[in-house]
Amino acid sequence: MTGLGYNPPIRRTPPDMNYIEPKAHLADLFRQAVAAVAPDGTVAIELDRPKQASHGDYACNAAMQLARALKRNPREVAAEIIAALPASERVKKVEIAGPGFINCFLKPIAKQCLVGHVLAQGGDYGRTDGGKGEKVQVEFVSANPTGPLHVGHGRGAAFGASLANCLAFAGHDVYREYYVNDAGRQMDILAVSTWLRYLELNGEFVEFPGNAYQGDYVKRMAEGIYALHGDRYKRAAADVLAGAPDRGEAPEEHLDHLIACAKRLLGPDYAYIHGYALEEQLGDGRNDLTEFGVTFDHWFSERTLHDAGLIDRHVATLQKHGHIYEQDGALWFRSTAFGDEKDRVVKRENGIYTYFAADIAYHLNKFERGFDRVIDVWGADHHGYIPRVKGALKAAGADPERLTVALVQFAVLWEGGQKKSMSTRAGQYVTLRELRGEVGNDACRFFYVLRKSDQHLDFDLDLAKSQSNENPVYYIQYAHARISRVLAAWGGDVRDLHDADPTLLAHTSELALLGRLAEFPEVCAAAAREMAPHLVAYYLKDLAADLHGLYVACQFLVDDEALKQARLALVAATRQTLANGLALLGVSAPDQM
RNA sequence: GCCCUCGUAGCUCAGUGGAUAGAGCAUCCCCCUCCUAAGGGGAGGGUCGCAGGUUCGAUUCCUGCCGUGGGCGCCA
Repeated sequence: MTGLGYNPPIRRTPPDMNYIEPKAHLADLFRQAVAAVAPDGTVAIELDRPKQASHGDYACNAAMQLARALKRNPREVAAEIIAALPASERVKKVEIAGPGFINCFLKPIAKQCLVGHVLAQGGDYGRTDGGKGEKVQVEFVSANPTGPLHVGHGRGAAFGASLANCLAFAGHDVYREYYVNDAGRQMDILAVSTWLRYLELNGEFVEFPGNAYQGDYVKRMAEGIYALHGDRYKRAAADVLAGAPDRGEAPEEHLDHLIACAKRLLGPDYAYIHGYALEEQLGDGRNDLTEFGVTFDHWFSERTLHDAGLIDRHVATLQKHGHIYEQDGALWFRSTAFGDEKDRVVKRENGIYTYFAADIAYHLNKFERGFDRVIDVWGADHHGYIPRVKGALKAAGADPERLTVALVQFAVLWEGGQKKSMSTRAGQYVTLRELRGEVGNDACRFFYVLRKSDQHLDFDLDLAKSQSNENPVYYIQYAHARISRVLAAWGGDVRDLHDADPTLLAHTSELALLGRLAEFPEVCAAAAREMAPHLVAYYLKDLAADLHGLYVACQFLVDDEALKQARLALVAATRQTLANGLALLGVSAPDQM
């Protein structure tokens, strides 16, 4: 094919270079045909991509669906539908197959013109508007700021962030929020843990409770306070322990006693210790998440609910509507009236609101802030909590259907073939920061969402540490890097490729890649609709495989200038799509590896 | 006991009311004179937990059973 036999390609003007989404186009044709064949029949037009290439590009099952209503042979109905199909320049042929499928074969041009479309869309390729600007709040992570984030939180972070990205890409107006539990007993325990360590630095030794926070970060906070304020918060150990219940027999009461003593002995200074610990841990978590590529529009403080009287107000509202009753000195929400298994306390005998009461106020507040829809990303262990929250929303006159809870199963850590026990208070766990350090942010983000969120995730540390190069994320990133290297070797401007003639793309591998690229918007929309960002991850693996296949099958930098332009345009469009998908998952798209 | 989840190849997991159920890893074989072999091609490997039901059609939906994991606090 060189020398005398070489003929320069003739640049033809294609019939219509404007990209029309093939599926939408076919659906439109079928709607018209079905309306003609069965004016009374209501049947949803479904077009699937057949697994086998011999079954065409799209298959329609409308005939089989209609056959029942019309009480006729599906293949006969199919024949009539085909006869009624309006002509289209983009359809090569349609045929009846099997029990009554209508298989559609597109003309190559219908797929080829996608290349220019992708390049023109750029970072917006894959974006859809099905969300119609609906205001959606996604609340995720929301870990207690009582210590470093661990690998379980990491999964919620990666999932929530990717989900939020997918929703935004699908046309929703997304608001990312972190609920800060800064008002409860756990924070008091952290404050006291810090203070006890601080007392040790001052020579006052109170035996450190086994159920207080054990981690070294607590000691570091104590050192920080000591460095700033010396012995200002020092109190006598004997005073702290005076009258304390036995720590062995009643550890929780013992701890509560210490908390009460700290508040009494420190007076207004207790708020400083509490605040210091809170800010340190919150800052640490924020830092950690930011490095992980996870950011929030707002960090919502639980304490503001108490301070602003929102809990009082919302509980009073429930009370006014007769959903609250008093028993044993406590206030109960009658959640059994809304499908819960038992009623729940909202205000304890000691006058303190429960976490649940704060959560009622928080969720009602979300709707008051004008969100059309609220998504909570929770650990799967909270599933029993859903009925009472939805019940409370209903009782307060809000629509529980507007709250969706996405449950994320725990990531269980394995090392040396053994499950690693995780205890936050004992300080025995692998932190998110450690995990990121071991396997890198990209592999972390990708690995976390490679599984359906409601599926248990076995995180094998040994595998992640020793064989991180086998992680599928590299396979995808490599595809991106390969394209970048080719384009760099070419040395031209990608913008000049927009006008390349895509009709030259006729190789099997090229057509396969074109078909895959066309799926991207639907995949993104499905990921948002089904709250399943793993669909994007799996799609990217398939897309990368198609690219690698083409890479081996076809040389891109060929002598034929027009063909070279066409192929470079195709791979540039592929690179764009890979980058768009990786961005949704918070994974980088490197130009070289 | 009740509620939820999952059960698909040796392992880890995708997937779908449709035609011959897929990928990675593992095993075996092959491919760099060539834009990065972190790549590609091929082989073997399955009663889609079991039993009913709905349907023209069920691995997919429903029910029951068995098994896995989790949850059932005046903790957060």
